[in-house]
Amino acid sequence: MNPQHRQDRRWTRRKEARPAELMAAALDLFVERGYAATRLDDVAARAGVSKGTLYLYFSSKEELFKAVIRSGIVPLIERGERLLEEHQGPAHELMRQIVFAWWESVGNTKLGGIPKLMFSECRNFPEIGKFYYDEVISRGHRLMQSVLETGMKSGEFRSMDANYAMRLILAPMVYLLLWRHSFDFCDSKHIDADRYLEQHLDMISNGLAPRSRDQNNSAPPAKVISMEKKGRIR
Amino acid sequence: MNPQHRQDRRWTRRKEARPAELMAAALDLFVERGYAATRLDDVAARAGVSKGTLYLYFSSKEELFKAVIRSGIVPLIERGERLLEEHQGPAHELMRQIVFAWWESVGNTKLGGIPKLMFSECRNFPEIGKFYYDEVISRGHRLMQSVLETGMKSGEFRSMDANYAMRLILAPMVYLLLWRHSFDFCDSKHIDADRYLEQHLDMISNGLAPRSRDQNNSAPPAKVISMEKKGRIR
DNA sequence: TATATTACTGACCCCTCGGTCATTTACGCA
DNA sequence: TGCGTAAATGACCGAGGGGTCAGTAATATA
Repeated sequence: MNPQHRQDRRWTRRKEARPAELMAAALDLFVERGYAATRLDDVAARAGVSKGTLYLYFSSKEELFKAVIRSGIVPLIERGERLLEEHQGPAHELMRQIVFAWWESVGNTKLGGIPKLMFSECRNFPEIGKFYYDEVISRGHRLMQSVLETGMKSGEFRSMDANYAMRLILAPMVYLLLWRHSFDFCDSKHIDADRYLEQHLDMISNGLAPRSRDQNNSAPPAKVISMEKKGRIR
Repeated sequence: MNPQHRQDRRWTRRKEARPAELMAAALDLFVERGYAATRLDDVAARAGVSKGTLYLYFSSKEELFKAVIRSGIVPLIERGERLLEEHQGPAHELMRQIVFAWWESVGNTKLGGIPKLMFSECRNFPEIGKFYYDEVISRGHRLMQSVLETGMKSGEFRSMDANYAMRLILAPMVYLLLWRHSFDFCDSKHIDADRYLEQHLDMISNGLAPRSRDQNNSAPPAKVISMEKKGRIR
């Protein structure tokens, strides 16, 4: 029972602590190496146990992975959903809030490796892909789409296809994550995430603003449609 | 020599045709399954030869992959670079041209699987990642950044950090590709690529348009923030 | 038709890794 | 202190796959 005693033991029983420790180790390695390339021996070793022990708590690699997602990501989505429910005030504020909260809690932590992992592996492990889509992506999409629809209803944003707009807003965010976990190591100029996100919010604020009475942006209409070939837009 | 004769043979010598056939088979399977999950036995079988033959023409899996990239993607980048050199006229036209040319030649063909593959595997195969970054990505980035800088110099676009703007413009494009090759199969509402790209061009046209009088100006992009508390958007 | 050349084959090597299970050992309890 | 339970181990299995090479058969040449 005393520490000295503990050290003599080859191992100790820690039934309660094991699952969390195994999931933490698994998160690290999944993020670092991807799903397929992660060795369960390594996960177990990092958690300070043997592979056999891992199988006492998780019935397969896939179940271990799902547990990691459930405990790591799903709560964050729920937080976002609560944010939407409780929010009062302009939609752009909520959007800004969500963007940066997402960056702080996902993008800039090791959880940021999960989306990249999912994009990478979901075709080879469709079960897992479906799971992640249902538990995380579809809810994230719904969330952002609701924000947009709120803003459109209030006239704060111009009306447009919310599904496409939602994707165009999320794309650069997720892309930043994917970049960071893939090619960033090749890239001499590292991206400053805050600046990138600010510039993104800036650009979409123009992209979302109502057209005719476009207060502060006094670019002449001719310029606004300048990238169009045939005036689809107005 | 006659067809009947051919059929009796267990195999025929086709030294010239093999490499191209192997690369074509490899492209199919790499795109379908990813780099690590592609079996060289399968590549060989699809090309109608044995694995031993594959190794007559390519010294390793990695060399085979590089050959696929070199023959499939690099020429397209070169075409883009030529487009830039030869272009006369407004930058937004060139941008539009590049976006849709890219979609037709990469996004909407099986080559579209390559970027997704590279994002997925570049951390586990850094050699390949570096190769792709040097041969394709950095050149693509340079290309788009040049378009932006041209437009800024002429006053057609407002001045902003071209490096960040370039990434924000490419992000939704590449993201579309990644989506198509990953979660699209889970998604009930399939995205219409043309519509998506049109909406993207529309949004960035507003995002890039000059503000009141800042053609050449001063304000660092990060400072001009529209979605802040103060709400430029009304 | 006979021979030399070489494109091509496919069995084999060797290592890796998800998953199993008989055995060992920590520890609560009497 | 000793015993029963169950937490933890680690050797093992078998499938899979990159890469090799001795042998085979198609074809060029004479």
